[in-house]
Amino acid sequence: MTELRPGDASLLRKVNTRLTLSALRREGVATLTRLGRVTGLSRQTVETVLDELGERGYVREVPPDEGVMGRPARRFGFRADAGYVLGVEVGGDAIVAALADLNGEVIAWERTGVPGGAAPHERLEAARRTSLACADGAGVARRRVWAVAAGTPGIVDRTGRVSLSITLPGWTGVDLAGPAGRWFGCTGLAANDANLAVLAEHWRGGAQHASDVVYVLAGHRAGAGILIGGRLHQGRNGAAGEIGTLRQVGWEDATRELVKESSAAEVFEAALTGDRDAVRRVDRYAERLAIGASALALAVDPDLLVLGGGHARAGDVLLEPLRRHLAELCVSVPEVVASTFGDEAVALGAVRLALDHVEREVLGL
Amino acid sequence: MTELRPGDASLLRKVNTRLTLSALRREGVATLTRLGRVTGLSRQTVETVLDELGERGYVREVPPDEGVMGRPARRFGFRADAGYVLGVEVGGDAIVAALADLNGEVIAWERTGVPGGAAPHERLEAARRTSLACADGAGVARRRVWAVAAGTPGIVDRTGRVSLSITLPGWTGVDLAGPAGRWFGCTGLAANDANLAVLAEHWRGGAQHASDVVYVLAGHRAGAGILIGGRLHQGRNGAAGEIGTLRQVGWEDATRELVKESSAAEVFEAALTGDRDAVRRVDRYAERLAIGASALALAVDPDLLVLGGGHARAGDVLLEPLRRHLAELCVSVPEVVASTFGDEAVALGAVRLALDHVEREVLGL
DNA sequence: CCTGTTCTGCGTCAATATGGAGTTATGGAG
DNA sequence: CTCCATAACTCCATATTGACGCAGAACAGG
Repeated sequence: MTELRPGDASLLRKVNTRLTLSALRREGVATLTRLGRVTGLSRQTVETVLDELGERGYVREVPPDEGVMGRPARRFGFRADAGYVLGVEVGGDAIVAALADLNGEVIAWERTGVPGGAAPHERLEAARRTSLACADGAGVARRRVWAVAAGTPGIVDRTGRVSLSITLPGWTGVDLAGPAGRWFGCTGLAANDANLAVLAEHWRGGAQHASDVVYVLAGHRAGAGILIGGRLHQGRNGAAGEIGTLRQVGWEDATRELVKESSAAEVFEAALTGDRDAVRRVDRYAERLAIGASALALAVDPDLLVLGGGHARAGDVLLEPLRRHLAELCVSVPEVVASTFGDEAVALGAVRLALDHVEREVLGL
Repeated sequence: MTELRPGDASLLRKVNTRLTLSALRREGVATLTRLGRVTGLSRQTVETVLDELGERGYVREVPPDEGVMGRPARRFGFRADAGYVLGVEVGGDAIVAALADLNGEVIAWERTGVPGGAAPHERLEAARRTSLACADGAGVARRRVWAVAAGTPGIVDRTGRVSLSITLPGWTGVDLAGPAGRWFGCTGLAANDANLAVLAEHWRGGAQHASDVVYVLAGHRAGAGILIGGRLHQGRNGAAGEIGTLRQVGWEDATRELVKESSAAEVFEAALTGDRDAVRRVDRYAERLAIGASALALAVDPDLLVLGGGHARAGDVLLEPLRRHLAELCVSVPEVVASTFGDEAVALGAVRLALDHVEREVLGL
């Protein structure tokens, strides 16, 4: 709901601080006059706000522009390097970490393989080492990381604990947010991998202009993430989108059937060359995906359906039959596109989640 | 997203007006001091706000309380009779209209039967007559009705047009919001019936403390409404929740099977007395419902699932097997309750929708 | 060194909110 | 009937915030 707190003068300052800061981040570097124009605030107000932000360390004055007419204007820039956030995918066979500054610019990636059968503590340790190596490699001291978010397959509750994992051995019950925070001595967050992927897609991918999005992650395992009104919808237990577990949907066996004797990539490759059996299998797989996807699409009626995960790389070979089957099943057929990202989607979404937390809690926006 | 407009002093006034007004409506009648205490605002501010609201006609001063110590306090009350809203269900075989004041207190009901095979213009005309009779009967002049909302089975797009109706002949393509507004010369709104029912349930029924709710309407036809974050989620085309159309779910035939040779009420009655065949049929029906409901529950992971519609009157005879089947199908099993309302649910939800519109647009909250 | 341009610094004004000092209206006790 | 306790009212002073306007400062170019 809407917050119902009395509004005094400090509320105005808060609102205008947020406004100014977001304008400054859009502009990169800007003069007071320019910020005043784009925000609709008076020059004076912008200056006061910027002074305060400067004292808090989020804004710095940069040397004036040269070679322009008139008195040189003071210029200000957002200190994106005032802090950092880290997003990490704790996957079935790899850990992917991304370190980003406060503008969300990723300045370092780090990736480590991890055995599919690794025990929870081994997987966590690998995630820890990968995350620390990511920060160290970029030359960022650990205390400068303000938030860490982790994504993993399985259901993650709102405290950041894996409450159910089917694919990873012993993973059920593992607390992920806690350790992630302790690695850097900051806030730790955790969420389901598909949920984070849809965040990434909405942030920087093909779903930027959609407000309701269903993201279907199709790979070794199938999962889904849902965005409602531009915000991640996780549900009471973080289980929103877990349609794959419904027997009638059959996502469980869909992948198994697809890759019976060869790798998924090979099947898609063969289908592309027109191999009858491969085409049939891809079509069958697309149909299985479509049943689950349509259940989500019928429930949510989204603006956009994004197909992600390893199998999304197959492109139209898979998208085309998926669209066809969806059109048969849905009353209101959404647009269907492939994910903009590859393996980075989950870590990138984790960065966004961490950034959301920092912007809300630390910058107080 | 969050609005990003510059905040000046008038924003404060707006915030505090909303705060004061909502407090006053909660309190019914209150003194300045009391309002100051509950809102956290100063007495002075509350007075200024109330003066302004008084001029606009929304607040009236009432005689002071007698027999209390100290100087009598001026008392104020919200003028719930400053305007009215009307909610109407345009159903398959009946029209139900409800007229409510600005507090949402329903002051008049009106109901008319309508043949299932009625042509669209006949149905609309019946709805018009019923709505006008409802207002006339309560002695409320038509110009005092500020908003009208209509609910109907089928998919209703955001312009208030029925974009797809399976149950009502010729109903597809009919504009409902437009005519509804013209009946009273005010704003007209329209939405799907299950969507409105979930609003009613969240407003005054059993879902008041839940923020994510799935409402399953089980009657002559099955439909669903979804509440996310306390707000109605309708989707891009208003088709959110239309899971029943998915063949694998089979809501289409579920009802047909249940009532093969007798009325639904009779089957439930028989099941209650232990009739083997009836129990089996109810169980089969519950399973069908559960498949669709679980698809929604898996997609949304709601706090609560409400069963409404005519069949909800059966109570535990239907709820118990529904719960059982849901528990088998869902990863995260929501609480399941029967709707608090009977036939009034949709009209009541329509009242809420109209009231939301009035509070947003007219009162400027 | 003058001129045109643009930004800065500062003073003024308006809207809103808060808090306190003193005043007023009422019920009840003597 | 008088006085007192009580609770609310009135009024004013003050603080915060933002908008606006004007004089002056800084710089480029001639």
